[in-house]
Amino acid sequence: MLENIILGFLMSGEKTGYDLKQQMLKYTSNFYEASFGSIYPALKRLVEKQFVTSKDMVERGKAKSKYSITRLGKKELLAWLEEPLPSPKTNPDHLVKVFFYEYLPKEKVIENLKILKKDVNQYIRRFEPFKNKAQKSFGNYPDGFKSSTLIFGLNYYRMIIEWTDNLLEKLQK
Amino acid sequence: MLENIILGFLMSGEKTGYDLKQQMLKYTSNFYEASFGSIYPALKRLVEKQFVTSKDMVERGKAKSKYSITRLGKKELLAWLEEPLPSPKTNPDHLVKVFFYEYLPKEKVIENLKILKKDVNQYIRRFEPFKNKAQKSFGNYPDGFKSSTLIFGLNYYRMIIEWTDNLLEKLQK
DNA sequence: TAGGTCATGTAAAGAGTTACATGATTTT
DNA sequence: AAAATCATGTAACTCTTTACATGACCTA
Repeated sequence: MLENIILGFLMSGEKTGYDLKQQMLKYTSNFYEASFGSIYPALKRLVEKQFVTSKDMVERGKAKSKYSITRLGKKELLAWLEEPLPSPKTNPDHLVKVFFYEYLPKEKVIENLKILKKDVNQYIRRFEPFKNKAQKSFGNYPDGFKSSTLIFGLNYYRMIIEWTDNLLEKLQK
Repeated sequence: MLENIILGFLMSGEKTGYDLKQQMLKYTSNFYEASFGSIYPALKRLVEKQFVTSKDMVERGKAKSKYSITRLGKKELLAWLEEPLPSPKTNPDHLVKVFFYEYLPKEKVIENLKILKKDVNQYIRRFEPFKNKAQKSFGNYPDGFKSSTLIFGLNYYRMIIEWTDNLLEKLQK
């Protein structure tokens, strides 16, 4: 997974391990993020497999290793992208707890659901400014597919708010 | 995570490792499932921690180990449930690929999105019969919280269909 | 000059899956 | 008689995070 994502990011030009982390934070953090402890070893493996090449350099006094995708790496990425999409599992950790909420006192349940709502609303507020840009100018978000992942996130969070409201309503009457 | 989920399932009576797997398949498979390779070791750890007790027996010629939650285990479960809910991350693997779909030929993109739609629609059809039961009689689904996780799944899948349709529409004009 | 950011990397630990190994009972 | 299901468990492996270790440059 991570290896393929790195290949994807390298399609738009050479990057360092640090750059990759930044890009994930900026563009994919609502559905994917990796730590340095996984990024650097992944880059090493990709070099071994000849999917990327590395180039050591010093820029503004800082030692860097810039990685570029190879022909072989592009082939690999394409093969991965071509495969059918995995069925989206819901997976969110919060459901696992809610599933057992019959064992938690009602007041505590309501409290926790309200905190969740607040939390999710904060996410939405953080993403909303990007959304307009994404839909019209494609300014910050380079293309339609990338912005579609952002819109997905937004729709998802809105759905959670509705669902939480619904639960709260049922609980309070 | 798994340990707490097991404790949750044991609240409704003693169960074997095999039973637990069945329950997950039936009730939580749209957001959580574990393999035997993780369930049995988890039960062992829970016994060590004195959160559950085990009882070996032979039933219909089959050697079984039935596990029960202890007072200490119940305390542990409650403490876990009381904590604030984790912020739901979107996480679905399919977004990771769509993010890089600019590199895949348009026809292939459309093809894959259509397959995804078909796939998700099958999920919905599988869940829909449970939904009515869940909303009214609480028959199969023991309580409101458990059915709310099912409704969450359904809403989620519906959202994906809408989102996919939207993308397809944009692509085809 | 202190704190933040840029930059790379390793070691240990965690949490899980897959594959294997075994064997009885139940259904077809 | 074969295949499916019930039932338990281990070993190897994978993928990842957290914490640590190091050090330079940039900004207030």
